[in-house]
Amino acid sequence: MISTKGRYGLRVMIDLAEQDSDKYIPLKDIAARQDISKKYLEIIVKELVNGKLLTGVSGKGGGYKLCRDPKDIPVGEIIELMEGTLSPVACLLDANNECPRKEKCETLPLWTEYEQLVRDFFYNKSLKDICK
Amino acid sequence: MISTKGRYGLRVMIDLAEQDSDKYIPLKDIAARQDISKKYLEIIVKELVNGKLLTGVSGKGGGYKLCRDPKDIPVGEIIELMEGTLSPVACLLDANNECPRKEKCETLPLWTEYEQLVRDFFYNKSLKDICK
DNA sequence: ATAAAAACCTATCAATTTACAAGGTAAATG
DNA sequence: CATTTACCTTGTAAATTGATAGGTTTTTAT
Repeated sequence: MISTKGRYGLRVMIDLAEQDSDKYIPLKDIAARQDISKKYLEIIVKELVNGKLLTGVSGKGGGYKLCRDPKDIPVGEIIELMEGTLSPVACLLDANNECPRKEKCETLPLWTEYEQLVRDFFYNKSLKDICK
Repeated sequence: MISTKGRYGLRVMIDLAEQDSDKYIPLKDIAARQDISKKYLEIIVKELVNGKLLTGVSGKGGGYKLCRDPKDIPVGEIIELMEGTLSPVACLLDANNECPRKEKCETLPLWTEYEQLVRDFFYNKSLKDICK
């Protein structure tokens, strides 16, 4: 299951993609439009900023805006950033998670193929593609 | 991420598919081969029994065996049973989870398409396909 | 200048899920 | 009838999820 972080994060990105791309949009407005707690969105937006998808400016007239054009932002990048990974199992994450059963594991090929499927699906869609 | 329940459940099914299909296989043996705590497997196996994928008989000479031929068991059925659902978001689950944003939601089509992708992937593979 | 508006920061928390462990009861067989 | 097995109930420590509370800093508009 995709967590609220992933779902809300995506909705924030869509919301911003549909606003005037020059302006900085206050989080209050996004929260109101999307009907999500502003406080909770602060956490989410922070991660989007860390992930170089958004920039924010403080002070009156401030807010957030996209770092790139929606057509250059793969949906997969958003989901992966918010969910932490797109990998279905820890064994696929990196070399740290060396599994001793790796060589003989009969499920590993399935997870590998599955990860590729998911990755292709989300990375072959841009933010612009899912906006109307 | 697929939980251990899903991963272990699948491994139990594969293990059984590779044993003599006439015999009942004691859980102790499966646990030893798969190197998973027998106690934890009890929980998992119970759900596989409830889901009509396995049958168990008590007593000496007892154990578990598959209800169907591996070629007639879609991997998706195993994963979905163990994980509770293959749906990526609650909104897609059933009519109970009526989301008020449903009509205007811009992410719903993405989740719908994603669910179908995942469902096709796992249901078009049988247990036999992933055994060697 | 200063007040307002906004991002940004730190901490806390209840509920749920995850991944088990302990210990017992019931059933079937050899 | 003893052994072996499934099956059942309960507990539980740790992590994750989905937030809330309250304050600080930054910037701009008046």
